Amino acid sequence: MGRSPCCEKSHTNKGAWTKEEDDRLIAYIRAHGEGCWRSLPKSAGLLRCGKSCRLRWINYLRPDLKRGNFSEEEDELIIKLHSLLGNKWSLIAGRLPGRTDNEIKNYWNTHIRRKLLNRGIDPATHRPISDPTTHQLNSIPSTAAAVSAAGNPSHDVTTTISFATTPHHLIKPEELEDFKPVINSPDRRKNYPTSPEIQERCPDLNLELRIGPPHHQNYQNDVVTSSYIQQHQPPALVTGGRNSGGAIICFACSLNGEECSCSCTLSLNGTSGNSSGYDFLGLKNVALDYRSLEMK
DNA sequence: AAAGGAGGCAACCGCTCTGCG
DNA sequence: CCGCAGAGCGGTTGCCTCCTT
Repeated sequence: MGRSPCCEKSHTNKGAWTKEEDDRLIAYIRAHGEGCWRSLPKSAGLLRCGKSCRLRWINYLRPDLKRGNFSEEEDELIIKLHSLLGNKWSLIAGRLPGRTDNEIKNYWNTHIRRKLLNRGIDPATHRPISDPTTHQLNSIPSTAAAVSAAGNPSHDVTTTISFATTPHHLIKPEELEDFKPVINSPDRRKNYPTSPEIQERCPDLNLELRIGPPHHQNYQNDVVTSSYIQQHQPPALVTGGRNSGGAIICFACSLNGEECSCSCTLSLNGTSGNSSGYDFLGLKNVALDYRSLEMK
């Protein structure tokens, strides 16, 4: 028995949504809530595919959406998050209240790419275009590139991702914890911060993240996958540059250029060696899935 | 004023992931 | 363990609008 199509294509509308369709969808979701997208069109009296309804609601009709132009702060935050996460638009969107993954994806492709190119930065790698390593790692975002380099001891590459120019009120250490439930959450969009007002704190904080290669590993694979790591004990991901012995990846945070003193360790099976340590990307209590970092 | 081109964005498509029976 | 259904994600498409000639 084959898988049934998500909708009867011959009886569904396509293309732009009409005002009436929007009203029907809004009214139905207000009355019954989100979910059951497959059966929603029939129940709501819409001649649309369930997926289409979901997309329309998420990207356009949701009441908490922030319409309008992106601010300069949002631009910079998107650039920084993209340098960390690559084309994980849903994760990036999770850090920008009121913005959708589709909106950010479009904005990236139409505005930010050009902006970075004008700055002489390769939007795919976040490296200067003149940098020869840019071409070697072309199409691999920096995080994946660092992970890739980490698997090859012949590459002594350290990527520094600086948050110094990021408006401090837009990304804070405690906010980074929110990355945790976003990953593998049944409904990732529920992790939008509920309050759009983000207070400015720690104005002097110059938070930089350095992703460096392993010091004592000899992996042959270019890309270290979680399954690979799990087969090669110890599966430890160590944070803190001075405590990177046996590390696969070293995340060294530095404050105002000073070497970080944190000694937190994070293992890939979800246990934390030092729970008081800084929880990078909220991964303290969750396995890091490198598949989510690999770029296509 | 009209035609063609370029850019922006909403929507679609296909694939993957997850939960459940 | 396997297969199906539902949901979500990222890439791509196509239409609309604006700009240039």
